[in-house]
Amino acid sequence: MLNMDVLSQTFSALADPTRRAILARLAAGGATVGELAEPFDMSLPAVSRHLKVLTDAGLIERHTEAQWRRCELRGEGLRAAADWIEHYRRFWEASFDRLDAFLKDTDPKTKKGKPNARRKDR
Amino acid sequence: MLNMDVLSQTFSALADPTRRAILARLAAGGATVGELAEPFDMSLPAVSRHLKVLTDAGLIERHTEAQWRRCELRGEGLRAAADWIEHYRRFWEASFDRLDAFLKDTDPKTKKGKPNARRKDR
DNA sequence: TCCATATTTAACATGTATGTTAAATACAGA
DNA sequence: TCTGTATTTAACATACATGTTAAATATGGA
Repeated sequence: MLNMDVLSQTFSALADPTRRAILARLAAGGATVGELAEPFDMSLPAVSRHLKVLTDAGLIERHTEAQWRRCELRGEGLRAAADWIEHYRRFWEASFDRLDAFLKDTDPKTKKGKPNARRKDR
Repeated sequence: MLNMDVLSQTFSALADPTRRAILARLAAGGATVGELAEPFDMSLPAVSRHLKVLTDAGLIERHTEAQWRRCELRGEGLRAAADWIEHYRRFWEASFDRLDAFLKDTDPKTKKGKPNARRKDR
């Protein structure tokens, strides 16, 4: 998909368990195509195409070593996706307590127990 | 699809710019299907299906209000994807350090702007 | 009940994704 | 140069994704 925006291409590449497994393997160090293909019950051409998807998405790099193509993780390719998802962090980190407090604080039916100025008797 | 692992389903849902735009809109507050569809040059059934994808992925919630379906962001649905990607953080932070060192070492002008070649952006 | 509004489902078209096997390509070494 | 190993490309099959329009469903109100 050549006319795809960066985020779509990244998330799309990550949306396949085989490709995520390949990235996990590469997190432990570089590997050749054959080494990467070994654990999968899948033909070599199929793995080769997964690697092409990862390469096009900028998630791995390949350089030729004799007749092997050594693959390496390219972490930079994950940055945009990480940044995108990070913007939503507050939506899953907000504790239920905070949400609960917020609702109680804003719901007109509930008395707002905001401790205004503690009123001193005069 | 229903027999898809959670991460694949999440990343797959995020791999579409329309759906990401919908999530961005919902980050500002709940909205009905019609409201969500309005900015898109796309039929209502198409948006409805995007919402189904997001719902199935656990990224939004919908509750019926009269004849409207109000949609809300469900941040919890992003947690697993965020956790997954976070495991790789060191790989892009490390690569940034390398790039930075490389540029300082090799560029006589020592330009300050980041040389982000924006690839495949539409 | 009947109608308007909001949304989903059905039926369909089309392009993309992912797997297969067979052939092609690239390189190292005898 | 010939051969074996590593990997990719070609040709094909099939399933999924995503858009369309038309019909169906659900709710509220005259």
